[in-house]
Amino acid sequence: MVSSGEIENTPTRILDAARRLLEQPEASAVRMSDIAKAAGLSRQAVYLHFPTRAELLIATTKHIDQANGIDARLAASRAATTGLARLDAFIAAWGNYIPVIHPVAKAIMAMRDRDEAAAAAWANRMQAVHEGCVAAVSALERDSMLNGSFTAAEAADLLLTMLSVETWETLTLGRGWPQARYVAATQDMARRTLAADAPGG
Amino acid sequence: MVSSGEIENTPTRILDAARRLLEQPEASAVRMSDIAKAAGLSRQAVYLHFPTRAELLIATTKHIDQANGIDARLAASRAATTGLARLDAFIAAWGNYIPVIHPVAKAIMAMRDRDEAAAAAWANRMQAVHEGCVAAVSALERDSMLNGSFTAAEAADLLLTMLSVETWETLTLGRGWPQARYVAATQDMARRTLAADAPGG
DNA sequence: TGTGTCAATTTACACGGTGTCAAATAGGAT
DNA sequence: ATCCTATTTGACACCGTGTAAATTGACACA
Repeated sequence: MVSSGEIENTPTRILDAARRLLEQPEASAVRMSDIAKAAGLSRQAVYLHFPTRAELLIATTKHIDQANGIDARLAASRAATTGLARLDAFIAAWGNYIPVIHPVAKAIMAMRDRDEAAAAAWANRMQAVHEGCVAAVSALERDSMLNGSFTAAEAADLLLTMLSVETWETLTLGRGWPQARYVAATQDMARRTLAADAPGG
Repeated sequence: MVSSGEIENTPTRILDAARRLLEQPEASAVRMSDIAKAAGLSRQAVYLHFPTRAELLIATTKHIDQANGIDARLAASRAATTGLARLDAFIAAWGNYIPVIHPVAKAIMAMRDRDEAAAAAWANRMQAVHEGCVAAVSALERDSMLNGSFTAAEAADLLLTMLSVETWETLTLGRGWPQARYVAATQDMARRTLAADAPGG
């Protein structure tokens, strides 16, 4: 199909260029022409591979997911034996992945209002995180460690907000928290909020 | 300057039209021409009073603030005697105000990436909320009720994320929580996370 | 030596939304 | 009458997305 000595095929080159550009500040303002230039292509050639900006961004997240094996990371967090350990592991797994996808996430979130596809893609992604939250809370519940103030569904929802990209943004980028502190504090907050008795850290 | 029997001057009429339109779903997609039409003016007449869309939206938030006396509401929350009562009052005051400004807030947040003025205006607004968080945490600290896992600064930052518009959006619009439940749960979570010992509610 | 195919290129344009500008108009106030 | 101000109409520049058509270059197959 292609010549033997190639480094990367064009779609991959485009995705890498997009990822690289989005890592910079002002990420969400990246235009199709910027990506094309960075990939060494004409703007129209990019449209040849990705019909819309939304689809290109979505493909970029999947590209990053794959490169980082996020599915495996999240799956591993399910292996923890106790509910509390599992809560910590899930928070660490997702919390440490946020900085990786954040640039693209921000660009997609910025499109949500105008673009139906972008909104759906992001909702779908958050749905996956929510399922992780539900699973973590279930593990707590199985250990009879769930705080009685909240239903399991409420607990999962609260955990979801603690793990939202916006919360991460506020604490790390906005208020200058180191990533490690963000993770530790979120684990602490989640235990205190969701678990029946709440050992600190 | 103007005739005596007037109902509203034009800028106010524009702001009211903007507020009304933004209350609808798809708020952030409201165009200048939509606002003009709703105010009974030409699009250009709107630009006569508000030079850019960003400034119009910012003026709209101030308009809403004034109509709802948010400053007074937040000030009142400072009157509580104990730190815990003050925390609850602050959360209730701001938490119950979020649904009121949410439509405009969403539109401004959607502009942040492209518009410097919008970003600055929103940052400024969040700065005010953060100051409220700091004040609430200080009151806790004065009562020696602050949880030792977090510094006062960290506690204020965490409270800020609990009170973020995005968190409110996720819980109420996203996960279907009633407003009252959102406020109560946030109070509960804040007490558990920030206070030394944590009575439920 | 062609011929077909495929990726990519250039050039051009439609569309939608913001913001600018100039000339015309309407209604008081003096 | 005239002046002033607000507003209107209509046109236009700019920017970014997405579409379309004609062209080039390379490689494969016969």
